[in-house]
Amino acid sequence: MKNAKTLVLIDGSSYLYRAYHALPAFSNSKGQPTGAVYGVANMLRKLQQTYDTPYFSMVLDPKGKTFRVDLYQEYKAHRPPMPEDLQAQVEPLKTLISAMGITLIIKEGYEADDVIATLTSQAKSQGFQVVISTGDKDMAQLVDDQVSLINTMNNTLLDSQGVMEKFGVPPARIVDYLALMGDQADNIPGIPGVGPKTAVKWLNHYGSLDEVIRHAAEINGKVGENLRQNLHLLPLSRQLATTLDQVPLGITTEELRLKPIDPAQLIPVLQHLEFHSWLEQLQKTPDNATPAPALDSQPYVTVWDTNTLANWITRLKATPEFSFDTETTSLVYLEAELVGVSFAVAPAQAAYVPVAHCYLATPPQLTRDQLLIPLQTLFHDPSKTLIGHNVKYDLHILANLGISVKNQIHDTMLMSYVYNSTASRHDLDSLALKFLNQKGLSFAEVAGKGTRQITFDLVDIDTATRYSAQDADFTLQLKNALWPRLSAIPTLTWVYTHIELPLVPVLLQMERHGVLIDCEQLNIQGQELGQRIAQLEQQAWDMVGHTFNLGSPKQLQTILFDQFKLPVLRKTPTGQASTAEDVLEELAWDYPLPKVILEHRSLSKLKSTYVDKLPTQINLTTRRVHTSYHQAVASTGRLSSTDPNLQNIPIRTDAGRRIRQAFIAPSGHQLLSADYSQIELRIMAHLSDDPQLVQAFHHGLDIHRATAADIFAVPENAVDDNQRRSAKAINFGLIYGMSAFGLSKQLGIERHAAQEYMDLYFSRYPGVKAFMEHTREKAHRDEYVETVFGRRLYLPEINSKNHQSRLYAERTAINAPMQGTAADIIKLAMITVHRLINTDFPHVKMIMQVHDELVFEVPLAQVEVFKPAVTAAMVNAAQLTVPLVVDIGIGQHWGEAH
DNA sequence: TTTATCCCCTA
DNA sequence: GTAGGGGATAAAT
Repeated sequence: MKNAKTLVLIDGSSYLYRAYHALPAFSNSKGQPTGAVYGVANMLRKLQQTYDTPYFSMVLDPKGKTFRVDLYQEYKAHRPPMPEDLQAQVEPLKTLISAMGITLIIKEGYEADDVIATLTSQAKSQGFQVVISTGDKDMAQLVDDQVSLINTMNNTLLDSQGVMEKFGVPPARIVDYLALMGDQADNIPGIPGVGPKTAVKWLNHYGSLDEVIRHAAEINGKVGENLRQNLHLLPLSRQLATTLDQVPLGITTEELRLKPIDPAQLIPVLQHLEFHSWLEQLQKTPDNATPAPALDSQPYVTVWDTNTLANWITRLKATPEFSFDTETTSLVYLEAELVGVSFAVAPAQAAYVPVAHCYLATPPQLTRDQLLIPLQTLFHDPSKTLIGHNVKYDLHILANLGISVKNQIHDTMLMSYVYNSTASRHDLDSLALKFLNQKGLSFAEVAGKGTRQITFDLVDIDTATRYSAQDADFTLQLKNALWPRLSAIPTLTWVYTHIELPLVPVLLQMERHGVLIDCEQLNIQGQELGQRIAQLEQQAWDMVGHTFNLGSPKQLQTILFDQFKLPVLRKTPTGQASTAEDVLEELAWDYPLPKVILEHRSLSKLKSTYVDKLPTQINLTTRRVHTSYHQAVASTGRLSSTDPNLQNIPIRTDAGRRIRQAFIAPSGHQLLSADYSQIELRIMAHLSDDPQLVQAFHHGLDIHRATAADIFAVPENAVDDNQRRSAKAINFGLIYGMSAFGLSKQLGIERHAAQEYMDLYFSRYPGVKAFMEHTREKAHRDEYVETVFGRRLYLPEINSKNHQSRLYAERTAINAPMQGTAADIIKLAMITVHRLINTDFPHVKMIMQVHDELVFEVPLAQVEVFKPAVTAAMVNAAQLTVPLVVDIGIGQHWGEAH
């Protein structure tokens, strides 16, 4: 096919919308929008570079209605009109296109799809290869040996096989497939309940839409019923989905040839649009074009042999501190294979040692053992300092290889985090740019991203050296840049050296040990939930009269508020009618459907997020789940947990709490849970030094009850449930920097009533009131607040002119010292308990942290001894003006231990 | 495929 | 009203 001529056809409307949404709203100095034109023009130029063919044409939809509306009045009936600032760009675009020499085709009464289909069919008969650039899946029906699609979004080519892979049916069945599913955007009716999965299943089973229709009687279930009820719609749907290739155009393929660009025509257009860089390019002659930049010289060393390695090890041993980085095949620390390591001994003095790169004709490298055996003595030297960036990860990798690191540790990620936790990111590239003013090679540049990302062992060694040695170099330089900044603020230095750094090995050990999960238990729960969910779904469908996706807030909106005309109680931030839990709770008083939806939703959530997901995250070697605790994410100083998140395992509802039964102790052990009681309120008492509040904690009172007694001026034993509930809401609200408005919503009372409660509270606890005021003042003055231990949280928005952002910053200012101090305390406790375990209870394992709770695996024989020991360690983690109290629970599983 | 939206799980 | 992670769906790439 080497000599075949190629025709490129562009679905202009698809380009226009994509450019419009993808780019910011540029405009020229006259205020006319130009962003979409700019985007389309760029995409066109790129495509022209890719396809060096003179046959190149763009098709746009006409302005008026098309013949499909004659077939079906409702066609595209709900399509919003084109936005004004896009509409305004259509004419300029047309002018630009023709100035670029590209034939533009618009045919009244026919959609661009039909014009493209017609031109395609014509060109095919003349032996052309046709490439259609579009984002519209409908065009897949045109694909064959001569025709392929380019996806406007990712420039991937879709041929027959690609269509088969992407949709599950061949191009010839695309129309059938579309007809069965319908199309919400175009308002084409389909079979309710039939999505891509069902459509593919039927088409592959029966062969074609006609056969599906013929066998409609055989299909069981609700969906079969839907099919039979809507059979009459299918011919129309199919017709609407089919592109017409007989549009009377009167254009020959030859007429689609590009015309030579006439600068006299193009330049004024570009000037009007103010596309300066393009103008410059146009005016530049080829011989004064900028020369390609010289290749960067390789400043870093690749270590290929034992001699060079020995030299570097000598240099490492001669320096008191060095930076270190590992390159591996995965971010999942237990599955990652070491590919290479890098180190730096001084700025720009860095080397990379490849050990497991594996691609076509890889040069011979040192083996892992050749690298690691000499390195081991270095890692075991406690007088040396190892500097890493997110060093916990590298310690995992070394631990996987049986190496435990005994060096002093520094971590530039944690330095940056303690230095300013609200800085947007703490990744190496961002920090290098910010503190070193150096732009490095990013991982995406080296290994690609998305599905095309390759593992590091496939990266070529020269590139890997540039990337990895540079990371080590940056890490060392960053430590030099950050340490003096941190040292200038003693409290931050203390938080870094006494909390964050010593926590690293604690988290490392917790993550490596993992948590035992009872898969059988979850399987049983999954089956039960599945049955109940199916029941509820059927129940909802029966109530509504047709099938729909209960998990789709959008479909739910239509049913509740359009079909059933239920009152809209609240809107989402984007102006949609909300179907959130509290709204449905309210509606459930008067209508039956919301209750069914609520139960369905909560059970589906449990099933998909926990019951079904957790078993898939069990490591096959250790047979446990291994979370990742992130130390540099939460602005307040808390940890966060991912993959899986063990900090949001359900507890509130009975069905949810059952999931905790699957978190089990190994045989011969118990789970022991130790949690701080009311720690944030205790911290509030400490910070405010309010005598009444402090006394309440000293007397060991039920704090919500005590608050209720104070506010409502009744004896403690006369406080009713409602009063206690209100007091609890106020106590929590205080921690969150609440407003009367927020409290009123929480309690479902009038705003002025909520204000009265708050006034009453503050009159009983004047110290708390003063504390809140002082905190606000301090925040406005210093633009940061701090924890008891001096961890800072900067609040750049606290003096913002924007009312919203300022109020938000004020609430954060109130909350952060309490939440952050609690985080500091439990981190300190973890460090002490870790030491306690390592010295006195070597068989006890700390396995989870959930903000105010620590969970341990304890051998049966040690439970009673460990209990007071851990309690003491936690209670004594900080000395506040009020006592810290720790509650202990013990059981075979986490549910029982709570 | 990626991103945004909505909803919901925890302390 | 604070701090997080994450799933399902739908829309934009």
